[in-house]
Amino acid sequence: MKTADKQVLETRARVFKALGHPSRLAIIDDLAGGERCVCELNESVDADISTVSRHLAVLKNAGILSSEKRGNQVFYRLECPCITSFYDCVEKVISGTGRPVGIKGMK
Amino acid sequence: MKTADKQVLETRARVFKALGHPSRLAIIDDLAGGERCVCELNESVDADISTVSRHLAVLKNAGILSSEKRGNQVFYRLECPCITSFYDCVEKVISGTGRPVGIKGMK
DNA sequence: CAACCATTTGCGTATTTTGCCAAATACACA
DNA sequence: TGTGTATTTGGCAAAATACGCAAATGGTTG
Repeated sequence: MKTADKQVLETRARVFKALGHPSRLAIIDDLAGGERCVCELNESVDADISTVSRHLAVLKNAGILSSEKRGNQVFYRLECPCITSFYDCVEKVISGTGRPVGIKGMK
Repeated sequence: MKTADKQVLETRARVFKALGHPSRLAIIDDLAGGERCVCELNESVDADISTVSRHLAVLKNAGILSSEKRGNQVFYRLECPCITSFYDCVEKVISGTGRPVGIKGMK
């Protein structure tokens, strides 16, 4: 793999950054089972619905989700289900640490 | 995939969060070619060496890198090269956005 | 020991992210 | 039009991150 240029690195980093929050991963987990409206997602996230809405906006603007308004509700879905394939490797990383809670230098 | 519990989500999120910075992705890119010492990495990152050192600490504490001191240098290497396999999917996400620079609600 | 090199750590500052509440908006339907 | 439901947005405060400089640490060598 060639050395990626600055632009590419920044763009990739934004996608990872969007994934770097537990509530947003919970949302993705939920959506792996199919599309959901905001109030359904709210049930699995334990945060104010306005907060959930902002998390959804972050994921959508990263290109990870898409949304569709139907009637009163807005339905979100996973745009790239391949995201969930990351977990195998991530679990491997995690199991290597023997330190499942906390990254030094980052709370 | 079963719904992941809070603990698991937090741990995963930390890994993604660690990946969510362009300099840290540059480091990973560099390490995909084999181990490097800090001063070598510093050449491809354009930041104070103390900053590079902190980025390395973040990645290491996420379980993504390991390090070994030899003489007065510290060599870092990729612990899970599978990380680089994320990029295919990430590129797919990015190409879907048609908006390569910037995620709303997140600078 | 003293001088030196590579790396990490302490600290202050600037910026970003997070999350809640309240207000605004969008839509359905009587 | 008026009411009710679903979702987003504005504003604000608290917490977390990022980064450079300077100082500390660990190791090598004269």
